[in-house]
Amino acid sequence: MIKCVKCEQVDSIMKAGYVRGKQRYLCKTCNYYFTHSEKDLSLPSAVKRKRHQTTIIDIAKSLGVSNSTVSRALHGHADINPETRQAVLDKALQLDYQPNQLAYNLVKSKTNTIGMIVPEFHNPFFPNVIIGAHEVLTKAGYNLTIMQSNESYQVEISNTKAMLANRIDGLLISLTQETNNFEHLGVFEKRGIPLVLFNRVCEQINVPKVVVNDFEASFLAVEHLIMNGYERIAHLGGPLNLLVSQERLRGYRAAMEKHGKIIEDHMIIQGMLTQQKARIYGQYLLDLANRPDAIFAVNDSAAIEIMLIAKEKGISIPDELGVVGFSDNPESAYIGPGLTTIRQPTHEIGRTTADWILQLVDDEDVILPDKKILKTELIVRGSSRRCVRGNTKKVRIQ
Amino acid sequence: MIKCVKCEQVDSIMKAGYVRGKQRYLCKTCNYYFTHSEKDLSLPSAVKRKRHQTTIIDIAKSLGVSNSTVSRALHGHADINPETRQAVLDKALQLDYQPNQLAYNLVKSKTNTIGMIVPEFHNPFFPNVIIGAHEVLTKAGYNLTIMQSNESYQVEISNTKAMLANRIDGLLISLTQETNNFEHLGVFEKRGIPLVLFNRVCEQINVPKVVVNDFEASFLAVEHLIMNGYERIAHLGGPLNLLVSQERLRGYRAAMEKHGKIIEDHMIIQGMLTQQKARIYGQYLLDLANRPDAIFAVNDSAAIEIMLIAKEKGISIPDELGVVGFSDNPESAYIGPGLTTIRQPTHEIGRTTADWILQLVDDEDVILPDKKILKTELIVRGSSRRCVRGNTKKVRIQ
DNA sequence: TTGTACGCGTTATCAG
DNA sequence: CTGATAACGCGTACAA
Repeated sequence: MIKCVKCEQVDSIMKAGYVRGKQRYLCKTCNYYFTHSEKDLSLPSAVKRKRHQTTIIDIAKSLGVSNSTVSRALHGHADINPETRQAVLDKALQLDYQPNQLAYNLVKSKTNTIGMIVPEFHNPFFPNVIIGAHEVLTKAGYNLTIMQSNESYQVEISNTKAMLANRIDGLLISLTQETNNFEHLGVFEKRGIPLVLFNRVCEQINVPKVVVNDFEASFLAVEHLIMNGYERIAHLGGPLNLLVSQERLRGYRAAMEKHGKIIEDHMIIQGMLTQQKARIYGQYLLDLANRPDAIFAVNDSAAIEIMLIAKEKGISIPDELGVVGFSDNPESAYIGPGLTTIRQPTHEIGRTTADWILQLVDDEDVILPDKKILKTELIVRGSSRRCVRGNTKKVRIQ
Repeated sequence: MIKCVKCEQVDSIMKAGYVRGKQRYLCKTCNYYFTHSEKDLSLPSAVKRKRHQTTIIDIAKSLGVSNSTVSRALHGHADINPETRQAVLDKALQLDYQPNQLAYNLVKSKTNTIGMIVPEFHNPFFPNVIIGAHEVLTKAGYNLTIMQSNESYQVEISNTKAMLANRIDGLLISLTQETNNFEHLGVFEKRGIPLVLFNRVCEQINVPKVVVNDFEASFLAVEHLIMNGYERIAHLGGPLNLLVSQERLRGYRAAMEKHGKIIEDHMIIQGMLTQQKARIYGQYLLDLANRPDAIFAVNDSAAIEIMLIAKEKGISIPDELGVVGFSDNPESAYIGPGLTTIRQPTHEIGRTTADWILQLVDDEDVILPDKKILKTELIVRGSSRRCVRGNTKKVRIQ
């Protein structure tokens, strides 16, 4: 009944399994495999689970035109008959056509998406930066994909890989405290994907960076303490492999030295300040025989923890202890007494990084400054004001 | 000079634009277009901007095998010679091969990405939900793309379109206060893309929802005020088209009625509470001839604004005015006196929505509850405690 | 065990 | 103005 497709033999045919619902045969004479499709046994289409999404081809078929015509009509390209265009547009609406961005991305090798990797989400700092960046990117028609490295170098690496695989058009990144090696960032350069660092930056890699004037801000904050009569000022700093921590420490030292204050080694503690650590370090400092009369902390959460410890110990703020933080978290304005702190222009940081990445995406040869240093503001509140009493004061830091 | 490719005519040739740097001609005799490439004018390859990224084909070529073999090797499929596999793997490393997720996505019609649309970023609520969702999704190997609708129905629609175009595998969404029409969400159902609503949900659409017990929480908060001897309790509520606002209002009413308190219409103000609005409404309430002796606000920012106004007016809290908020923002613990408020399990909300969407993505026929109602906690602080003085108290709300 | 050929949905190029 | 056709990079059914 069945004869070989090749040698037309009939006798030497044997069955050889099924292929896609069709019987498969082998001709033993010419050793040739073939299938014979007497009837399409494929199940009714109901089985087909994957929903069909209207494509450009569906429109083309139902209109009897080519897909290129549809594509042109959809994009309002020139050289197209207005009637044809309208017909396509109508049909697209009728068929509920939704362009497939994936296919577009594949062809264009572009995703219209900017990636952002942040180390943590617990302080309001990064969410606020996100707000700023989001605003600019959305306005420019870009999407923002956010990943969180959770202060882990390994997670950061896997994040960058995922970003790479997803072919983001540009990356905004703030490094983890663990990150000392930057090969994973070099890859972006190699691939021509622009990169902007912000806040947690490093010097080892040559890309634009957006930061604040950590040195000057810290300098002024400590000088402000000194002006208020504090003498023995301690510093609760962040991990020293972060440039921000280094800069803030440098500002502290410079102010102390300028005013001839002695810096005792045990009055400087650097490290990752979880709430628990802040409490441990704070207790240590305040239990010291010759305890500091002021503490400059690298962030507000730590500063507030200090204030709470002081209250528990009955140390009065600001008379017996001055406290200054960094970042101006919302709670800092409301705690009593208000926490003197340094306000960072978070939204502006976000807007600037976004603005830069867009410029780089648009034209990879654009010349951008190495670094943008945004200005902070010293917000003077009750926690550090021994001399004058009054309302919150603001000092713009150049 | 130029003759027609077809009819070999010379005289009837006219120029007809350029194609890819080449002159294009039209033969008027035979009405035939053609180009004549006397010299390739294309610029040296240096102009070619697009960098080549190693593909599976590059590996295949340099190894002299087929791309399917490479694909199989890369995915550890069965039926492949271990040596071949190793060779491919080595070559991939050597050539710094990075899989192109876009192409993969296109073929698979799947992106391994969950989308999330939130109405705003200003309160810590949504960032915290994001932390929770992010945690679960990352662990499951999914990416999270976040968009912000900025409380605008139009932006929400364009966000959902972008999500659709990007072929996310599932969507987590919290609606804007303007959203009254839900067609843009129906589309997802039609496309078989699972959806989970959280916080700002609606009843008109039949998808799983994750919320907190707003009614019970509000009821208890108001009852707590009543127990502390407050009589004339006002409510500063959110926009009434939000279910959360309705529920919180309902809780307020129920508690008032249960305890036989009169609800005066002008003591209830509903609306979008920007800081400015909170101030206006707060001033109005506190300037009333027969002003309220307590205010239950729909969020902490509004409650804190009330406290500030009261301070300015010299109204003492909690003696002359009790205040209760909602959400337990960080600042609420630190303001003096501490703000009594209702803590929402933000991380858990995020984790739950993420968990659900993953189940739905995994199996679209999985049966999930209509709604998950998470428990809140009443955090009693100084702003509402007339009777007893002491530390913060917590009440788990069932 | 491996190779061939096609499909995924678009855009761009080029020919008519 | 319109249609064919080749990419884009990968997965996989089918053939050998």
